[in-house]
Formats: sequence, structure tokens, C-alpha cells
Amino acid sequence: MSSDHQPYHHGNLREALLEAAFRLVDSQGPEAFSMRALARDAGVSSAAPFRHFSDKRVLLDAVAERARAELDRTLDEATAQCADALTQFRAMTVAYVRFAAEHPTLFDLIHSAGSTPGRFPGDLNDERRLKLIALIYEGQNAGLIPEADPELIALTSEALTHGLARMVVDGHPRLASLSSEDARKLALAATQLLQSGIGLS
Amino acid sequence: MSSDHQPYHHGNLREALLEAAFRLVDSQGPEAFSMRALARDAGVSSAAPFRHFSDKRVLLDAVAERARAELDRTLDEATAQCADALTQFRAMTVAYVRFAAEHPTLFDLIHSAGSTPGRFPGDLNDERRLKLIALIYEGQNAGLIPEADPELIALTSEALTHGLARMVVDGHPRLASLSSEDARKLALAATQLLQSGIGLS
DNA sequence: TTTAGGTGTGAGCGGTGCTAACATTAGCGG
DNA sequence: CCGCTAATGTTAGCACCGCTCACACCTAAA
Repeated sequence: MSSDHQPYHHGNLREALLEAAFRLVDSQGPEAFSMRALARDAGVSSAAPFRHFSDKRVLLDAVAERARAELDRTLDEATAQCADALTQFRAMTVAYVRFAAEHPTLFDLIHSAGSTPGRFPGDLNDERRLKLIALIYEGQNAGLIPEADPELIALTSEALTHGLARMVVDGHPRLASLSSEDARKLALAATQLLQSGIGLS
Repeated sequence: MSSDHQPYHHGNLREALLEAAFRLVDSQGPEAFSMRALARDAGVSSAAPFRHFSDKRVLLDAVAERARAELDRTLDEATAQCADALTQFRAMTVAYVRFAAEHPTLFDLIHSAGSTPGRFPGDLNDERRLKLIALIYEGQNAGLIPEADPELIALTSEALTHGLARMVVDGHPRLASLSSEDARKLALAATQLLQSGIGLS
């Protein structure tokens, strides 16, 4: 006579699964979760999740997308309070590496999830990339940056940042036990080193 | 009455498994192989592989180690014919990125296989890293390189190379469809850009 | 109120990594 | 050459996985 039996419909399964998966991936990596376990945790049968995500890959892609949004948000926050474009760019580099250090598995997933093919999955979005190139043009017009190909300069900056982040994630010997504060300093130093080469003050 | 029945012992199972796994990972990525399939291909029962590799992870680690050796060999070949240390370093950068472009899944595995913990799994080995730092000292003594922390300079170079390689592997929009010849040029250009910043000619 | 469709269930298929108990064989000390 | 041990293979099987199918249920629009 128990009248408080669970409702037949969960009500918010999709979101619950996504949320749980996100937390699991963030804390233990993508290997650490299974559809079935997710279903169990949500108090639902093992077949239910497939009503919302046709595929495990699809769920992972959704998680990756959420992580990407999180990265985006972080970068926005980091650059919001910067006056000039140059310090904006530096702050972005720092925030990027810091995010990688604090959420290594998410950072990893972002780049390995081949969700939207033809798009570099996890890095700067197009808007940001354009902004960067615009900054370089600006600098060249002001005579601050030598007349090298702006795309090349942008690419080089991006590569440096990305490489730094990955080295942190992958456990480079000199970077593995880095606090995120140390990561901050390193990112800043390396970026300035590169920029001094390019010609920025 | 078939007198030519298979010998009970394979004779070379460990090597055969390793070889097959290596090829599979190289051509289709680490998801594409299972212990059981490997056993089938070797004409052996599904439990046999575990006599040689206690764990799937262990096998993958062995594959990663082989890949790492391959990378090492490639880098050695690339730098063998270079006269001075500077062009050696540049050739190494180019070869590194090229390897990543030609063997993306191996490159990936090398870095994700947490085999020997505490060691940056897939990058330059210690010997090479020391050589790089020595080169920087040399340059500083000759007055060619400013007196920044040599470790920082080395780290920055390494990050740039590593980042470039990863962007190629992960499918960066401007880098995805890069031929390995284009990768060569890019690596060279970016490296020179950085080095001109540091002070190398 | 009916009905269509979105969301849940249970059973089950073929696959996986891995283990345990047993079989065969190679190789070494006598 | 014999016999023993350890290495290497076998079969059977456990627990789990992703995923599918047929069916049950509930909701909301007509």
C-alpha cells in the first residue's frame, strides 16, 4: 500500500545524466563512467539513458560541449577586467593554462571528443581567434610588431599556450607538480618571452 | 589423422601481440583493439595474452614504449646530419611535429599512457632535454641569448613544439589538412619566430 | 476523451576484461 | 634418457559493458 512509489517518469533525466557524467569525467576521467552506472545512479533502468543520448559517444560529446562552454566562460571572466588588448591576451593565456591545470580530464576530453568534425574541438573559438589576429594587425600598424605573417604569429602564440597547457596536463617533469599559481607565473613568463621576440613591449 | 595440427605453444606470442597491437593502434587508435580480438588474430585462446601482459593497460604501455622508441629513432635520424647545435635543434622540432602528423594515434598514446608515473611519458627524454639546456647556456656565454632563465627558455621552446604537434593531431582548423611538408615549414617558421625573440640568429 | 508520441521497463544479445582450474610442453638437473 | 618444474597454452565462466527490442506507462495536444 505504499502510495509514495517513484513516479514513472524521472522528469529531468537528460539533464541529470549530463550533470552526473560531467562531474564524473571532471573528477575521474572519461573511463570512469558507464551508461549503466549512470542509469543506476539516476535510479533508472539501464536502457533509459539511450532515450536521451543515442550513443555513449553522443553523451561524451555533450559533456565536452559543456566543458567547452565552461572554458569559454573562464576566459571571458579572465579578460573582462583588462584594459588594453595586450594584457587581455596575456590574461587569456594564463587562464587557459590554469583551466587545463585545474580540470585536466575535461581539458583532455574537449580535444579528443571528435564531436563537430572539421572544427578544432576545444581551443579558442573563432571569435576569439579573429580578435587575436586583429590585435596583431593593430600592433603592426602601430609599428610595434614586425611585418611577419599575422596568421603565423597568432598560430605561434596559440601553439605556445596550447603546448604549455598540455604539458601541464600530461605531467611534464618540471610542470607536473605545479600549483595553479605557479602555472600562472609560467604562462605569463613564457608568453612575455615569446612576445618580446615578436616585438611587443 | 591430421598430423600437422598447430603446435600447442605459439612460440612467439608476446612479440606477435605487441606487434599486432602496435599496428592496430597506429592505424586505428587505441579503442580499436581488444585483448580477445588480438588473441583471435594470433590464433590463440582469449586467455593466453594475459600470460604475457597482466593487464590491457600493461600491453598499451608496452605499445607506448615502442612508439616512444620509434619517436626517439626518428629524432636521432633527423639530427644526425646537422652540423651545428642550432640547426640540430630546429631539425628536431620539425621532425617532432612531422612524427605527430604522420602517427597521430601513436603520438596520442605516448602521452596518455601513464606507464612510468613521474615521467613525462612521451616527450623528449632527459638526455635530449639536457642537451637543449646546454645549448642555451652555450648561446648565453657567446652573448647570443639574453640572460633569461635557461630552463624557462627551454621550456618555452618545448611548449611551442609540443603545442604545434598537438594542434596538428587534434585537428586545428588551419592545421588539420596539413601535409607533412607543410608541417615542416610551419614548425620551422614558428621556431625561428620564437628564436628570433630569444636572440638566436 | 481519445490518441500519438515521448519516456520509462525488462529481457537479452554479443561483446569485453579478467580469473581459476586444468593441460601440455620445453628445458634443465639428475 | 628420465622426470620435474615452470612457462605457456586451454576451457569455462564471472561480472560487466553498450545497445536493441518489445512492451508499459504517462502526458499533452486534438
